[in-house]
Amino acid sequence: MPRTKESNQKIREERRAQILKAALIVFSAKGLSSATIADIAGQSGISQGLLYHYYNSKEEIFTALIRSAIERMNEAAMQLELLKAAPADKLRMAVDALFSGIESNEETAKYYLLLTQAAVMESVPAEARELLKLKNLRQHEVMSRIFADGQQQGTVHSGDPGQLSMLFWSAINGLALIKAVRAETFQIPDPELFCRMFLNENQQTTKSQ
Amino acid sequence: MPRTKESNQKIREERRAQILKAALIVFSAKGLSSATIADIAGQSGISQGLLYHYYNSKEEIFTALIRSAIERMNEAAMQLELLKAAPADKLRMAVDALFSGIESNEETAKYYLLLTQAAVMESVPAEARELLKLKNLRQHEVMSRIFADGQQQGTVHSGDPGQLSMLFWSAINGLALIKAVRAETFQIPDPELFCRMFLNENQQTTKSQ
DNA sequence: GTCTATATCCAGATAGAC
DNA sequence: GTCTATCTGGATATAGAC
Repeated sequence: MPRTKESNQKIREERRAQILKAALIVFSAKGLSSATIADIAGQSGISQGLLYHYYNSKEEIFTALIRSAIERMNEAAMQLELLKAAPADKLRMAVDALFSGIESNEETAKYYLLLTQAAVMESVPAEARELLKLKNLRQHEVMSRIFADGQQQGTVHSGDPGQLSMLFWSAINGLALIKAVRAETFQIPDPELFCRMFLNENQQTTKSQ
Repeated sequence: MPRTKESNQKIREERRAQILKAALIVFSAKGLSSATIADIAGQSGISQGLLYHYYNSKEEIFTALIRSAIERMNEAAMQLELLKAAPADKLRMAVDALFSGIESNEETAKYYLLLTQAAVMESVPAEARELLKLKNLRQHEVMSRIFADGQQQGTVHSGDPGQLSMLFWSAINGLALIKAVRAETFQIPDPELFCRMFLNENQQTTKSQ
C-alpha cells in the first residue's frame, strides 16, 4: 500500500523524538560543542544527511531539548503550587519527586546536566539561555513562597525565604550533577535528612498543626 | 650579551602565568571545546604561535588550570583539618572562607565553573578528570570527619556524615555556579543561615526564632 | 524518506622569518 | 622570544541518487 499523509506524519514525529532522545545522551556526555552531528546521527541509528532533514542545525536540536526540559519542570512547579497541603508537606513532596527523578530516571539526571551547561556556557544558543532564565525564576519563586508560608506556620527555619530557596535549588542541582557524573557509585541522600535542613526540629515526619 | 639565562627564565614564567590567567577567563566563559586557541592568545595579548611556544595544546592549558585550582583547594582543606577548633567552628570557618572566596574573588568563581566542566564533560582530558576525582575525595573526607566529630559533641545534626558532606558540597558548588553565571544580581546568602542547615538548634551564636 | 558523497569552512597545530 | 603564514584534519551542512 502506498504511503499516506498520516503515516508520513507519524514517521516524522517518531524520528524527531528518536533524534532528541539520542541527542540528550550525546549532549549530556560531551557538551554542546564537543558533541558532533555524526555522534547524534550514530546514536540515533540514522544517517547524518537524514538528521539534517529533521533539524536544521545542532543548535536547533539543543534548543529543542532545553525547551522540553523546561516544560517538564514548569509543569512540576505548577502542580506543586496548586496543591492543597501544608508548606512542610509541599517541601517533602517536592524533594521526594526531585530525588526519585534524579535517582531512578537516567534521563532526568541528564536533563540537569544539559540545563547546567545551558546556564553556564556562553557558547549556547541565545534562545536556550532566554528560556532558561524564565524557568529559574519560576522555580525560585514557587519555592520562596512555600518557605515564606512555612515560616508563618512556624515549620520552616527563619531567614530570608529567597535565600533559603537559593540554597535549596543549589543543593538540588549539585546533587543532580553528582548523580549524572557518577551514576554507579552515587548514593542519594535520605530525603528526610535533606528536608530537615530547612525545617524546624519538631516538624519531622508528621503533618503540621 | 643582552639576555641572560635568568631573565629569559623570568620571562618564561611570566608568560605562562599570563596565559593561564587569560585561559581561565576564556574557558570559564565558553567551555573547553568552544574556546579557541585564538581566543586565549587574543585575551593574553600574544600571538597564536607564541602560545604554542609555551604550551603544546589547548588541553595542556586546561589541565594546568585544573591542577592549579586543585592545589588551592587542597591547601585550604588541609589547613582546615589541622586547625584546633570545635567542629561547629570549623564548619563556620570553612563556610566563611568559601563564601568570601565565591563572593569577592572573580577568579574563584571561575575556577568552580572550570571544575564543574571538568567533572561533568566527557570530552575533558583524562588527566584533568583523574586529578579531580582525588580532590573531590579529599574534600569529602575532610568534611565528613568534621560532621562526625560534631555529632559526637552533639552540635551537628544526626544522619550519615557522608551524606551530610555530600549535601554540603552540593550546595557550595551550586552557589558558586550561580555566582559565576549571574555575578551582577547574585546575593550571597547569610553564612550563618547556611551553617544552620547542618547544626543543631541550640548551637546558634546570635539570633533565634 | 533515506542514504552516500562532497563542498566548505574553521580551528588546531607547525614552519620559518626576524 | 615573538611574529606571520601555512598546512591539515575534521565537522557542518548540502547535493543528488535511490
